[in-house]
Amino acid sequence: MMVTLKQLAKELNVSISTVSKALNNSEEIGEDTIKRVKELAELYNYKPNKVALSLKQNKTKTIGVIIPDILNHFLAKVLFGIEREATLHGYNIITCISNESLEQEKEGLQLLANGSVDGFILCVSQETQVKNEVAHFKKTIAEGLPIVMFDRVAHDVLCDKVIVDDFDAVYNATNMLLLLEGRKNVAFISSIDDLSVGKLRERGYNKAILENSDHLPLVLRISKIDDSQLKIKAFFENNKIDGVISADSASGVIAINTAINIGLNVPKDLSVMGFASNYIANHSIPKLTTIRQHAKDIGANAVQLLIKRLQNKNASENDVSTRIIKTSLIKNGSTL
Amino acid sequence: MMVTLKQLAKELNVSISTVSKALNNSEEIGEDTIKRVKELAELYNYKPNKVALSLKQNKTKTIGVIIPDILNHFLAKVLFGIEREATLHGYNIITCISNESLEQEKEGLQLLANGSVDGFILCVSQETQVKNEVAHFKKTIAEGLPIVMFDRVAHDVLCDKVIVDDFDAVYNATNMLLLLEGRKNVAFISSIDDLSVGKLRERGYNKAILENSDHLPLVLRISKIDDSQLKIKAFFENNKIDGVISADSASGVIAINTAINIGLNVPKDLSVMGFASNYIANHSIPKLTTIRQHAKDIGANAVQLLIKRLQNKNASENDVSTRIIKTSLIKNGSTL
DNA sequence: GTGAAAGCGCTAACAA
DNA sequence: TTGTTAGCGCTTTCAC
Repeated sequence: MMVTLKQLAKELNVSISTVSKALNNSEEIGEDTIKRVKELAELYNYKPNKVALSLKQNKTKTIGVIIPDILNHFLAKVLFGIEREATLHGYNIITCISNESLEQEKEGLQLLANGSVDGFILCVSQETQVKNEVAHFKKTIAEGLPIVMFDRVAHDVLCDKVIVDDFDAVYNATNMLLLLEGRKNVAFISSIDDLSVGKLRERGYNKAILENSDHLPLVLRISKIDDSQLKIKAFFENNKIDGVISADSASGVIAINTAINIGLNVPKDLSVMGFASNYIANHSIPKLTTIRQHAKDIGANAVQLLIKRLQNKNASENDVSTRIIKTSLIKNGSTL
Repeated sequence: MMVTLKQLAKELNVSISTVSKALNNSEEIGEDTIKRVKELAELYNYKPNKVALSLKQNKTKTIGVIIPDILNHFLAKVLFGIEREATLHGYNIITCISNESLEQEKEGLQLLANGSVDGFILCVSQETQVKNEVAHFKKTIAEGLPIVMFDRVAHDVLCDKVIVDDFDAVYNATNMLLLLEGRKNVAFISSIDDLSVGKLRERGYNKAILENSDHLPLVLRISKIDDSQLKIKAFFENNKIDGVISADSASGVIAINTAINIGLNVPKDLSVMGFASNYIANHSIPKLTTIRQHAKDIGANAVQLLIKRLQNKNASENDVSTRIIKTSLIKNGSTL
């Protein structure tokens, strides 16, 4: 179905190597031969077989991407950034979804560490973070396949990383509500308290509260099985709250909608700000004041780090770098 | 870095083919040899090189997936379904994002039609649908790479398809508001009127309105650059509306939030129902009554169709099938 | 300027 | 039971 060098060679009555060289504009080959070869190749829509190339050159120009959850808007956006940057550099991506499961994460690595890819970009799954397992990562790296981790990372693994300034972002956001807006009771809502990033965000909140407020941290944790609307409603009714920082992308808009539903005025009675995309931030009136993570940049940076390492095969495995992508605050109507 | 048969053979003082056969449990090989080989392979963590296998067997067990927009929650969910079903069958997926662009869609096909994949699953990009281009699809199929289209499909291309009962779903939904709830002024809101599915949905709405209402169709079209909150607000203020059908996944919740914002009671004054995921439906109070598309099933079905065709190499290219995945209605608080 | 041959890692038909 | 060989499609060194 696909034309091969062999077929072109036969039809042109030249050798395979001549065709190969001609197509690669080799100095060795005569001008008219080059022309003849190229014309026929064009006619038959010849494309060098990627698999044969990979085998020959011992590299696939393919990146394995392991994502815990593609329905997570942030992760999807990072994936988008990865795909775009990879394409830009002539790389393809093979995607595995770990479903937040350690087992599936291992399988994904295992499955692709057979010559299918040149390296990995991944975000550590929830279960992996909870169990703090890192052996499979180290093994993969030892096999010669570099890994770049983003967002949720395993600190015990020596590899390139791209992370967000989670702690600082929430510390600053909380202080903004406390100091600039003069809020007295700022709460923290999170459905990701078991993730490394969730913990960092909560710590940033705690620090600000301890420093600049006279109440204790006030934290609502929501689990996957909870109805978050109900939980948040009860939380609001049982606590007098005038400010909310949300750690995940759904809780912010749900908090606003819930507040309005029970008759509060946002942002007059209650300020809300939190991590989200602009897409999600649009799902409430007023729109959510948003901590933006620049997901696409995170993806692009991960690709850059990986490709750099792939090209520097002699670079030491111990010389790793961590890039921190700064968040920015998008002021919308849900804060003063 | 990766152990090869050659290295194992050398270390064991047997031939390469003996090792290969032993690892594949060939009858020809002696039991103890098999055991020795397997032990060493285990020790060295031998994995057959995927690229070499692909070259040899002339198939990659890889599916090319071309998606217009991975930030679209529906498409992301289909991708999730594709990935899961593909993994189940021992297939990997290589993903390209077309960004709703004809050019990028072509490039994606082009890029992977070089032996990288055994076939394609794709959703036609917006630009492609607007310009009604199909040559690149036909060319790919002619090259021997089967295509399965889902959701937005090109009717002029002979290939397997997985679609949704868009027309019927909206026809029924509209009738539900008109006949069961007795609504008098049911509007249709869409930000996807240029897509095949958007058109079908609008036609379903129109039919129901013409049959069972005494007003003309009342349609609000929103473009990507519009602020949908403002547009919907103006629409509500300029028309007396007591029912809304939304064609895309964002407009429904935004319509509810907007209605509440201008003092309407949902669902008493206004019923809203529309296409969305349960994730998005949660972003309003009351929650959006939802037309669910079973995105994961769509993905899974696409994979099944493709694999079936790949295994039936002798099957006629002209014998294609179309699977229709029925939507279901999830009743939530935004309707009576 | 062109071609023959080796080799990437693997399988399988055939030989021994 | 084990080994030899050819070949998948390509690049590249070395001969001619």
